[in-house]
Amino acid sequence: MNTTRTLAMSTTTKKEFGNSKEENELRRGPWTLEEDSLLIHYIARHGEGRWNMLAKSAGLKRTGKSCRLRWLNYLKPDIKRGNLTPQEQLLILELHSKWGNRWSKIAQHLPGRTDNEIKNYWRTRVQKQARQLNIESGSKRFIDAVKCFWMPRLLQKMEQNTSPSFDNSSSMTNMNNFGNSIEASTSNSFNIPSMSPSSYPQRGFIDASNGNHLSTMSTSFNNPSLDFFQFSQPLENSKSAPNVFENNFYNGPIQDNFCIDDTNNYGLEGLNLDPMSSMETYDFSQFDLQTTESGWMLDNMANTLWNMDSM
DNA sequence: AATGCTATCAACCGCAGCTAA
DNA sequence: TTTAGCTGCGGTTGATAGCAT
Repeated sequence: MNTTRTLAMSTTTKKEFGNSKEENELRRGPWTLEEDSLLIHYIARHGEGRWNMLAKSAGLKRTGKSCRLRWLNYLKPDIKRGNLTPQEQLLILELHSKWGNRWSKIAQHLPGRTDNEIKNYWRTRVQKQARQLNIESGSKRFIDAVKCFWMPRLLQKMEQNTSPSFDNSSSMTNMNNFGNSIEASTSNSFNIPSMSPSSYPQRGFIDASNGNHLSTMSTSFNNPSLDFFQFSQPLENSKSAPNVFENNFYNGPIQDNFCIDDTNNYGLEGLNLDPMSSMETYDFSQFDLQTTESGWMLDNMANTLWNMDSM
């Protein structure tokens, strides 16, 4: 969202507040640069809080509520703007699977991101995918789809982004605002092996006919865009090291064993972000698909969720 | 170029919880 | 204990940019 658009006052708003009588009334709608300036300078001098009094004292013809919202969602210096990184998206998916629509709680674990932003992200992008899949966004099936297709993809993107050729300019310039945890994570703790999609010798798919394991590639997965859905080795030979996916794919309640350190404020450092081990160790037999529609579901989910790339 | 449609996101609304009087 | 005011949260709306036709 660009600033000019945000700060530009709509025609209706101008009309609504144009005459002198209404100038004494509370303003609504988009904030002007002058209002922003008033709010910023007042808070710089007096601090935030006591919003109703602040609004009056600062000379703003706004409700305290409006001032608070404007400050917290837009003007506060540490607000991070721009697209959510794959790391952040992954964290949102995980925390939402744990807490549901507790946006403010989720936002507390994404420094610089607001509950409003996360809520918008969820509603406009995540729920859109659910609609395209024709499934309830909060349903177990959708969560399954997200975990089986979307999260591995995000992990792969994260891996790509940490490769030497990664162009950091595409991510937020104030990524450092993420704080120490993200800096430490990207440099040390993510433990993402360097690998290219072509390094996966074997593709796999969920064989829903027996409800269990990988077989050779089905034609429905011959889409090159589905490279994220590849495996370096058969599941039978998979490593058993605990990781985020192994722990989280319906081996029990998410809150019981998901790979985020409850004692450690849910920072990204709590996630095992090794995409290789994630894909190797997931037991697809737990994926809750109806056998009769499994082919369609897999195709549909994979294709649809792949398109989340654009998100 | 004009029009319609979709996606995005800032801002608003209603409600619930908290606190001080 | 009650009540009024404040704050924060989650759901929803509306403006607008961008894309498609």
